[in-house]
Order: sequence, then structure tokens, then C-alpha cells
Amino acid sequence: MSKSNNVYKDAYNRCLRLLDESKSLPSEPELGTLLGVSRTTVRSILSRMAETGLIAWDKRNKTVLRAPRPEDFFPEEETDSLAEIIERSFMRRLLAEGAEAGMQINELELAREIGVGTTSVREFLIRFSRFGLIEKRRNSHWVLKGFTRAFALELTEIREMFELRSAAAFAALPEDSAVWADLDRLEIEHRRLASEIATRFTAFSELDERFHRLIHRASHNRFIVDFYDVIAMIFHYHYQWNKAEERQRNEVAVQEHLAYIAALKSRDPGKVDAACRRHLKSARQTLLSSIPEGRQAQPA
Amino acid sequence: MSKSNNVYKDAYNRCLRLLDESKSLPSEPELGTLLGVSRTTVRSILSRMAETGLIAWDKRNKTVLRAPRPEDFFPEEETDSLAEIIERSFMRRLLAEGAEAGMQINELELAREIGVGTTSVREFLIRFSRFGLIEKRRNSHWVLKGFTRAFALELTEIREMFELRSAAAFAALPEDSAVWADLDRLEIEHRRLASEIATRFTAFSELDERFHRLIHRASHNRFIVDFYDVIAMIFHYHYQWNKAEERQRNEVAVQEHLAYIAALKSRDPGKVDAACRRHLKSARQTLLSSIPEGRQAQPA
DNA sequence: AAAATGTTTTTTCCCGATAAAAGACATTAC
DNA sequence: GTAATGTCTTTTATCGGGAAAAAACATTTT
Repeated sequence: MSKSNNVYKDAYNRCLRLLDESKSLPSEPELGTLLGVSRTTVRSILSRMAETGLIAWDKRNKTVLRAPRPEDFFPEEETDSLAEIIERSFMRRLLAEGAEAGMQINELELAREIGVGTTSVREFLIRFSRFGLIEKRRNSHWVLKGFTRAFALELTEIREMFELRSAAAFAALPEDSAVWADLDRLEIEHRRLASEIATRFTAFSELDERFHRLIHRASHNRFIVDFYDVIAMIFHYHYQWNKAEERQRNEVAVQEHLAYIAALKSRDPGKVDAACRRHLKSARQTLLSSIPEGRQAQPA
Repeated sequence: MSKSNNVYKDAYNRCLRLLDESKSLPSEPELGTLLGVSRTTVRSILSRMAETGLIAWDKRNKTVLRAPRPEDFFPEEETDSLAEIIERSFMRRLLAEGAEAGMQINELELAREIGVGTTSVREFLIRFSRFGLIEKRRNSHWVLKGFTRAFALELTEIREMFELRSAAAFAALPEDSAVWADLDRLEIEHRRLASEIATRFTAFSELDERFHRLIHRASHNRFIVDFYDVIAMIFHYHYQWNKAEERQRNEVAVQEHLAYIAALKSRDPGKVDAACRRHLKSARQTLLSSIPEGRQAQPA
């Protein structure tokens, strides 16, 4: 089984959701764009939908026959790409106790444990190396550098440098730039979240990422934009790992974002700088507080 | 032929050079450390050297019998790792005419052209992607972003941010830090190069890299240190590509480095900042001037 | 003739296998 | 008893192959 058909299964599930909303499906190329897959995959999906009696398919006519039932969907776990599976497995180990800095990482062992080929693990590790948590010894194993305090400090140092610069660039953008409308939309979402914070505080993390990515994009610098991948990855797993005082933390962050947004809209460089610094400082604090003091790098 | 033995061949060649200098060779583990390879490889080397009559090998005694001759060496091209071969091939294409932004990169085609497996090409592209010159479309091809003016500007923007910060950190290092001795050594090398600039100006590029890496290390930030890999790669190929006014450029740069070194030694933040800015500005100019105006990004 | 569908070709993703290289264990020499 | 050598095991680097997915080409429909 050289390659799983998760792309097909995931697109199939998403296509089922489209079925709910309309009586018939659009053309094959249109569906392809909508689902982000090729026509080949679209046709596989349509074939199966016809087989299972969800639609009647005759050339251009794709009539919906019935609403999808829960059992029509492929199981969630079959829709993940190998890369996602490996990443989750790897992060679980990394954040678990006993993952000390200096530890060796064994490709073969990882592959066996996760139940995948070595090639996929190798490719994952190469991609993952840019996060600064692992390092390759030439012709030999990878070394874990550990999710330490030092790491968090180095990460936030760059983040602060980049975000302050991006925020300044953002505020200097012309009135007619499309970002101001994006910012308005985000502001509305923030206000809604603020009013429903008691029940929806877990939705913050996704909103947080969209907000900061919008700001970073204003830098028009690919290295700054790409670096947000590192931050997003760390915060994603960090949120999963450390749920302590989540609600309280997110409530504060939403208010900081709103102040930050107001500052951006004022287009006053001084105010932007101050609001940005205030938020970054508490973000840093949050990250640091979740790393036990003892988690220090071991001497090499 | 699943794996070439370039590690062995390269270590063998380097070991031949050691032969010139002494009557006998050290122990196997010692040789291993010296050459940066495992004992397994050391023993392969010793076996061949015994076979070809270069040494007499009996357990601990490894007596040199004769000086190595040119034909004892493996050809240079057999000592390169696959990754190096692929990188060179790829960069040649990238810097050649006709490599426009937006162009697709085909793994299979690249692999066939270079004569290697697809796995190696894939791994190379993943590693290379952090340089910001290519981008992956999920489940599909890579896209060339091109060595454009925009790229050079984004690269130098980050470089300047990072180096100014590193230089400031460097100047603030305590008197007894080992870096001051390193800086003194580099200063001497710079002075020597300055006096022999007419004949040795091509040696500058290697010295330049060592100097800037020393400064970046003072940041104690892995992201800053790692980013120098991007800069070094670009400048490496840029120097190879654009030899125009090389001597003149390097002569200026050496003088700027000497002023920069003096500023660092003065430990005066203002002077350091000024000297650093002066040098970075001319480095940026050099890079930009080598990119033809016409080389602009194509609209996506 | 523009845009869809039908068909074929190419490319990507991933596995298992194999030689090179590293690493671990056992034995010998000093 | 420490540090070397000798031997055996494990891991890494790389290839070729095959299914999934994309892309290209040919044909039909509106």
C-alpha cells in the first residue's frame, strides 16, 4: 500500500457537506476548485456517491437523491495525511515527560512505532528541523534540543522583532488597502467572542492565528511571514498541552487584541508600538509560565 | 547501487594528506575523530592503504611506507555527497537565464536529469525550501519564486535586523569572553588579506562568512544563527555567478570589516551601530547591483 | 467555440530493500 | 584496568517500484 487515499476521503467528506445545501452539484472542474483537488479525485468522489445512491450522475446532471447520513462519511482518522499523523505522534513524544534535551532521535524506531515507512519520517524530520527543536548530525542521528526555556526565549525574541516591524508597516498602509476591511471583520469577530467568552473561549486560538498572520503579511517579507509557521506550531501544541487557566488567559488576550486593533486603526505609530508590546509581553509570559523551571538544556 | 561511498573516499583523500606529515598514524578511534568518521570507515581506509602499499598495518602499528602520489587520490567529483551534487545542479539551473518566477519544478525531471533517485531530490527540495526561493503546492509540484530584486530586499531586510542586534550583543559581551580572542585572530587575517589584496582577493568570501558567523553567534539565538545559512548560501552562489569588479568590491569590504572590528573593540554601541550599518549598506548594494532590473516576479 | 466530460499520461507520495556508515559488544594488548 | 583492536548489529542514505492524485489530451455537449 504505497500511498493512502486520504486526499480522496477528506474531499469526499467535505463534498458530503455540500450536498446538504443544494439540490445538485456543479461541474467537475468547479467542484475541483471548490474542494481543492484535481478532476481525477472529483470523479472518484462522484462515482462513489452514485454507487451509494447519494446522487444520480449522468454526465452533466448530478442530482442529489438523499441527504448524507453519518455512516456515509469516512472516519476522521482516515482523512489525515501521513505528515499530520507523524507530526502528532512526534509532538506527543516531544512534549511528554522524559523528552530531555540531548536525546537521540532514531528514524527507524520512529517509523516502526508510528507504523510508516522511513522515507516519510525522514522527510518529516527535515521539514520539522526549521522549528529549531531538532538538529541533524551529518551521516548520523538527529538530536533533540528540547522544548526548553531557552527555546521559548529565542522564539519570542524573534517574534517580537518581527511583529513590531509588521505592525508599524500595517499602520502605514494606505487607506484604500484591503487589509482595513479584513481588520474590521476580525474586530467584529473579536467583539462577538468577547461577549460569549464564557462558552466559546476555546475558539480563541484559531482567531489569534488569523489576526497575527494578517499583521505579519503587512511586512511583505516572506521570511517574516514564514516565521509565523514556527510560532503557530508551538502555540498550537502548547495550547493543547497546557489548559491551565485557559479561559482567563484568552479573555485577557481578546481584550489586548481589541486594544491593538484600535491602535492600528488610529494609525498612530506610538500607540501601535505600545499596544503591540503590551500584547507580546503577556503572550511571552503565558508561554514561559507553561515551561517548568527544571526543563533546562543539558550540556552537550 | 543504493548508496555511494563518498564519505569513505573523501576521508581517504584527507587521510592521504595526513600521511605526508608523519611517519605513522594514530589509533583508529583517534583517526576517526580527526577525520570526522566512524571507526568502520577508518578501518576501510587503513585496509586500502595497506593494500596499495602506502602503509604497513599490523594492529597498532601503522607505519608509513611511502609518500602518497597524485594517482593515490580518489577523483574530487567522487567525494561529493549526493546533496551537494543536487544542490549544484539545481542552483546552476536557477541562476541560468530563463529561470523565471512562477515556473514549475518537476521532481521526476530533475531526478532524471541529474541521474539520481526521486527521494534524494525530494529531500533536497524540502531542505532548500527554507531559503524562500521555492514553494510547494500541496499534493502537486513546486513553484519557483525566482531570484528577484524582491527576494534580495527581503533577505537583506532580515539580515540587517539580525546583524545589528547581534553586533550590539557582541559589543556587550564581557571582557573575558572567548570571542575577543577570536575577533583578534580574524583581525589579523583581515590585515594580512588587505596587504595582499592584489593576489588573494578571492579568499575574501570564506573570511567574510567566518566573520559574520562569529558576530551572529553573539545573539545566542538559534533562529538568528540559522538564518545565516540562508545568507551564506545566497552569497556563495552570487559570488560564483557575478565576478564583475570582484577585486574592487572585496577590497572595500575588507576595509569596512576592519572598521567594524575596531568599533566592536571600542565597545561603544553608537560606533558599532554606525560601522555595522555602513557595511550592511554596501553589502546590500553589491547584491542588488548583480540582479538585472528586469528580473521581476511574475504575477501569480 | 467555450466549457464540459471521457481517456490517457505523468507526477507525486510512500513503501520495502540494500549497500554504506555508524555504533555496540567482545576480545586482546599494553 | 584502560584503551586499543576485532567482530557483529543497527541505522542511515538511496534506489526502484507501485498506487493515488494531478495534469494533459481527446471528444462530446451546449
